[in-house]
Amino acid sequence: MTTMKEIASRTGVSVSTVSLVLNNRDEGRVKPEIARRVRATAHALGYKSNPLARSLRTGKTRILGFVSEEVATTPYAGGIILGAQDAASSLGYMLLTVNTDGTSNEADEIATLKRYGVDGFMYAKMSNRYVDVPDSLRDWPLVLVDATDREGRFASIEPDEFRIAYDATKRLIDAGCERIAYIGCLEPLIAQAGRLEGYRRALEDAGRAFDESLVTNVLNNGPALKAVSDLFDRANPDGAFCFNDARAWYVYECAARRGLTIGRDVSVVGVDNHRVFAETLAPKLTTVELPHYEMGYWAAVKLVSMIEPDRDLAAFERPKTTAPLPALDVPMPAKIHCTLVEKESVRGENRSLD
Amino acid sequence: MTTMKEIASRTGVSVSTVSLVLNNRDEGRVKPEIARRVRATAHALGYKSNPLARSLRTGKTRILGFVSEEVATTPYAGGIILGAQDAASSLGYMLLTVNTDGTSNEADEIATLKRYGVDGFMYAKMSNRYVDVPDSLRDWPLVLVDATDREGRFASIEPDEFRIAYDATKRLIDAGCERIAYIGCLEPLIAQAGRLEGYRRALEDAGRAFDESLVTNVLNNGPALKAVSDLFDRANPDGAFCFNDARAWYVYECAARRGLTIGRDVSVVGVDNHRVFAETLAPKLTTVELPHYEMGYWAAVKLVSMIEPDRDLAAFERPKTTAPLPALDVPMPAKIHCTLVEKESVRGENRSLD
DNA sequence: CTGAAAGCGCTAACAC
DNA sequence: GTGTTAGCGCTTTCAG
Repeated sequence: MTTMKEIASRTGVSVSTVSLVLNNRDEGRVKPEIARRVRATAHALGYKSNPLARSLRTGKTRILGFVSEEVATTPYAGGIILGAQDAASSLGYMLLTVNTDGTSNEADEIATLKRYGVDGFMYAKMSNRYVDVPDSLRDWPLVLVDATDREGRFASIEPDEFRIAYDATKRLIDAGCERIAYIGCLEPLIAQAGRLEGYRRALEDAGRAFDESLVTNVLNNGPALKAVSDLFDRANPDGAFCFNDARAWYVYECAARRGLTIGRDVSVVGVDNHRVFAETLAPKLTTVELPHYEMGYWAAVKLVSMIEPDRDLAAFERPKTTAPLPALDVPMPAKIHCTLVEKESVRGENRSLD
Repeated sequence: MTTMKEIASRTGVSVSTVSLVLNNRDEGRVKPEIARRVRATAHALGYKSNPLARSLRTGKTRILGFVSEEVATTPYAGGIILGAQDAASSLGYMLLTVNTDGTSNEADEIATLKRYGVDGFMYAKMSNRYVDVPDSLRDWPLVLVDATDREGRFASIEPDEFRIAYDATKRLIDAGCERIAYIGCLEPLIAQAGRLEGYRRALEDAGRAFDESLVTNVLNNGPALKAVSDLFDRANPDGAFCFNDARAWYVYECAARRGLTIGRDVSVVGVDNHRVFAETLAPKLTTVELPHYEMGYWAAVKLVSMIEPDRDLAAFERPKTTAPLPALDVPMPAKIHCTLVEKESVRGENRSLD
């Protein structure tokens, strides 16, 4: 590890000059020629700054704390973390991730992150929920991810459920479906309202009437299958927008029992299906991915913007798009983009991905 | 943040004494009464050491680097990371996680971890593979996780595929199955050999002959289903040990088409099924979980043992067991424990979980 | 037994 | 423009 001291002595200047140059604060303070030489030797020696030393001095670590309680239990957490890490990395930050089991050790984990000097926090849940922000986080730069602050006081990044449903439903309409079912979830998830509304509005905008008999909200297993089966009997759908893969599967099962072919007699769009489900069990299923990667990415950008208000983040206006799904033999494009909504917009306006 | 200086002045001693006491190096160096008072004020002030300052001085950060390229793409990564984090946390360490896309940025990410001063590395793959250890990691404390060093020079933590298969097959035997099929994977995975051997030996130990016609290795989709179907036609199995959930599903499908009931006519054990698969689509499936959590846990313990050879890790001999699966209505116990094998044993002997 | 002092690598006033 | 100096919080000789 080569140090500033080394560069200083080799170049014949002082450490402070080196520091100025290497932090790009030399404009009008250090003679260009000197600056050039400093940079040259720094480069020649492969100098990398020591983040620890800097942090000890500045009180800033360029580390973001990522707090979640479900990192291990859902396959989606990875997407969020990946997005957050990518953004953080581009911004010169690192991510320090902790997971809490329930709420018991949450305070401890947060305390540990503070000891390590994180500059701010991301507080993530998997699948949008109302959360109470822990007291220990209230005075810190904080962004909620895939979660909603019950008090509505903290910034959060959430999927745009309305637009997810609107787009999905519109795809089904465009594909020529006449009777599009909505297979929702009976649990009181935040996503429910937005999705149902998106479904409704897409129909409306296409001049279709909303038909109650095409809608059902179900839980799991037998009763769920029964409910979807009833819907098939009463409404004879030729398209279905499904809350998730379990619900999509009920449609597959019902179709199979009636001799209907998915992709021909019934088109199905499902949200956020497990890869294995789509690949192995559900051919012809069109998948709408929730923007996990994007949520993580934006959350990190937003958080850094809170930590460094003066920093120019123009280059980060839009996150990288999610990798496309593996090619499936689907009747409609496999990828439908989503929108992210911020409570407090990064730049004073909401923006959408396209 | 209260500092040692503060404690020193309040107690009327010097910082060095405080440091001695708070690092438990006071034995025979500091008068017990003084030590007591130091500890008392430290406690009263809620003192927490500043890891940055310590690290700057000692050159040790108590941070472990976790390098993986598939954190986001598999639902299992979380388990490994969770285990590693739990162990690290108990040992007073943190985990700094980076993910690499392919190999392009791997060197960069590793360099970044080094700059942040990690004390050692875990290099993880998802689903045991032969890997070439990057040069940049060769001179560091290193443990491979769910991966095998092609040269056999570095410690690694891997699932004990033999015992997974042995146990699973034995369960089927104990459940009364007479003709137990092995539905393997056609890809050249390290797991294949061990599992097939475990299957074979379990049969042997039960006095059964190994029957080639009960074995098939398949890829995906149509051809796979066809192969499993052929196996059903020629060998009429009443039990099946399946490499993973996709393969388990082919058995379900074949059984369904023949009017056979899973859990009565055919018992099925599958490895590492996606939760949603088991819950929604595959009732009566017995799942053998790969020990992801344990692998992460052990890897972290092993790594710390390399970093601090003198540290007493007796309390960490056995990792916590994986959380039990949610209760399923299965014909056999849902949880089958696994064994971990280390290339270089932590304490000179291999151990098994029970 | 305890304290003074040096220094890890870096930044930021403040002189010159 | 550049160097000197002080100090972030901690550990670790080395005197006393």
